[in-house]
Amino acid sequence: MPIAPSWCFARTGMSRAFVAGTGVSASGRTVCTVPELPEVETVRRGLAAILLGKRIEAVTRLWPPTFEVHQARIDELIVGARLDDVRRRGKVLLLDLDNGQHLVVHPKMTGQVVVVRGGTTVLAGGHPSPSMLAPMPNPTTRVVLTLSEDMTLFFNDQRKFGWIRLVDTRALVSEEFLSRLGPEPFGAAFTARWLGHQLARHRGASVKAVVLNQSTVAGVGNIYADESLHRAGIDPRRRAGTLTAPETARLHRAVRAVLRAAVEHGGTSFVDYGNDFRGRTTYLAGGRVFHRQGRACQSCDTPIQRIEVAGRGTNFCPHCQR
DNA sequence: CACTTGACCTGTCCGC
DNA sequence: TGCGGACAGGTCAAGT
Repeated sequence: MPIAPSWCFARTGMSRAFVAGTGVSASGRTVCTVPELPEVETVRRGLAAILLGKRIEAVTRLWPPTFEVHQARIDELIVGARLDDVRRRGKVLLLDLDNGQHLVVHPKMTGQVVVVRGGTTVLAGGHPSPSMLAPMPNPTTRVVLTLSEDMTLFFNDQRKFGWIRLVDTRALVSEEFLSRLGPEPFGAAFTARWLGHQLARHRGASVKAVVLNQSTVAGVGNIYADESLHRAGIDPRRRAGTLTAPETARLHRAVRAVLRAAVEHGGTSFVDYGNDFRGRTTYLAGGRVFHRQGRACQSCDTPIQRIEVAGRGTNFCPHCQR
């Protein structure tokens, strides 16, 4: 897919409640979510609001494998550069530098970004675990960007799955990871027809596996895949090739609606320490099936079931989803 | 080729 | 209380 400004989509008027983050779920248990598109988009907006124009004064790798770039290259290509833009593609962040270089940041499952200014945390987002509240750096901190104006960006990642890459503009489109991503869910390229093609191409796989496939649509992870399939009324175990055209259209609409609503409420997986931060992140899991195993489906009262589909924990309503 | 499974990690939770 | 094992999930390599 081409790199385009449409990565930064506009706000919408959707208001259906859906909150993703760490916190107390409907079942009363504390849960942590993984950064999917809405969480990364929320971080992107936060970073864009405070980082543009700042210069990178130093890069410290506390866990070098996360950002495997030689120090000489860092000194040559990163130190001294200015942050011109913050974009998103699927679940990854792109920090555009003024010298034609780009930092590509993939938080994977436990990555988080924390920005501190003058000793005060001004932004924290991504995987909303308590480590984002601990003093920086902490044992989960992998990479530190020292910025101008007394700001510091910390990339924390408890499980070390996340990565940061350095790519120049010319190589961005062919970058190993980015080049394999499918269309953005809110872009014009993601149509019901496109989804139908992908379902047909992987007709033997479960529909959930196809939705999770980043080449189908970029940014959908396990939680939003389950939410989308519930909204569309489709059983996640269905073979992709068995979906009818109306079902495909429903699924297409559901993916967009669920992600849009989640972005609208993305502020909850994101901590703005500047205002009424009281020592804990926000949190409520407002999904229809997410973490609701055994609880009544909000549409039909049937208990939500948890099974394994496509190698992932899968929550669905056996009555609503056929 | 199409699709599934396991590996990568580590904190948390559960049962013994 | 302590300990071992299962579990969580994004992505890719390896396996079927």
